[in-house]
Amino acid sequence: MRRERADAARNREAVLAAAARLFAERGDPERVSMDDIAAAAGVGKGTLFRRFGDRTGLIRALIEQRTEELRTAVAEGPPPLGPGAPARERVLALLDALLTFKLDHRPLTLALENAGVGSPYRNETYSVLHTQLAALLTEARKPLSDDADFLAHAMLAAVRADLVDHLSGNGMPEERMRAGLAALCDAVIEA
Amino acid sequence: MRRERADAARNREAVLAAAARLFAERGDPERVSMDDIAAAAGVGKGTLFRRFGDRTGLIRALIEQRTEELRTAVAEGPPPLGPGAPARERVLALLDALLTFKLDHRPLTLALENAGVGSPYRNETYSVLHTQLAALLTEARKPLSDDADFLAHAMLAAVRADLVDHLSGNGMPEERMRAGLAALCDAVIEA
DNA sequence: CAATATACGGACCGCCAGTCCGCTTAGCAA
DNA sequence: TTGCTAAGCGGACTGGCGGTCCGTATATTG
Repeated sequence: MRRERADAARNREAVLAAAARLFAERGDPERVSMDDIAAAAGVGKGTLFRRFGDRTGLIRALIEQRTEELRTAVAEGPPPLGPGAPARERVLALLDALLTFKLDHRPLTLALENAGVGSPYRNETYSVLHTQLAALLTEARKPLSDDADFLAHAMLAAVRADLVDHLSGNGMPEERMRAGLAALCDAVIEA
Repeated sequence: MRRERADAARNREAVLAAAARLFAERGDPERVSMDDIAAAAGVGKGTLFRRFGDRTGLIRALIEQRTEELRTAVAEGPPPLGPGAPARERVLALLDALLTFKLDHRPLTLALENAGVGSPYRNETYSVLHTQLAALLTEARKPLSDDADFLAHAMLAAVRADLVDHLSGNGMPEERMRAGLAALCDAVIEA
């Protein structure tokens, strides 16, 4: 397996950057076509599809790229998000970070989770986060931890991009969401 | 406003039935085109669009139709789902009924929640259920009930069709989901 | 039975994801 | 530097989709 050619690498970055920009600019991911992305990246359509396979592949690549920072912050960053803090604090920190991320990049995360990518659950980032969260829950609430797996899914579902978007759009202020999320964490960990 | 013409009513039912059947038959909602539905219903494409406006409208109509039974069971059926039982039992009953519904009609509910309908939150059924659930939560946990609104959203998110589908597909048995859901209810209501 | 508002249906349109293939070029070896 | 070739490039092209349009048919009413 040869090294990636320089022009290929350049184009790859250009495409990802253009896609992120377009998704962010127009609110609705459905209004961003592959042609748009190719044009904005200054690249031919063939190139784009050669790199990413299809629309889903491109969006998945975007997910990985955009969440890498978050993922490493959780895995090896400073507390309370990273290792070191007590589990229950890390749980809240993790969910809060996710909420912040989705609030800060609403249109983009909407695209990443929904844009006809089939299941939003079929990507590496989700399963990594879920595994971490489930482990933290098990640590934080020693008894009853058979349910940690499901509960972790449920808690992640509480910060899904479309839900956050819906709440935002209907006027729920950010602090209400944070408070609700904190209440959820407390509740789940107390039990 | 005149009464609906007989042929129109007949076609309306035929289209809804055909759509439900097709969504259920093929697993993936994206593999059901409007032409398919029109053909299966024995109806012209124009008729279909005249009735429902667009794809989203058709799917919304399907949602309302298919969840009516559930909605009335909650609003005026026998306990524990309907009025009469203590709030905490009704909360669990409601979520459990939703889970059952989505397990029993996986492909259809997947289509209803996801099939490019924009937000799954923009439909009457969701907001009715959310309102009910939030009220029940407020009743069941008198203090801290500022968060009832958000918590109700979170709990409904825990039984979203694509999550249930993902868990099912990855081998989580039904009882594990029910147990997890029960744990979630307990946790939220205890707090 | 006549009049007409309403509904019907399928040809048609523009758009989009994805393919194909002849052309270009980066990278390497001599 | 030069020549070779695997890799990459791009945009015309295709099939199929959601949605529209409008001439035709029919349910309903008086």
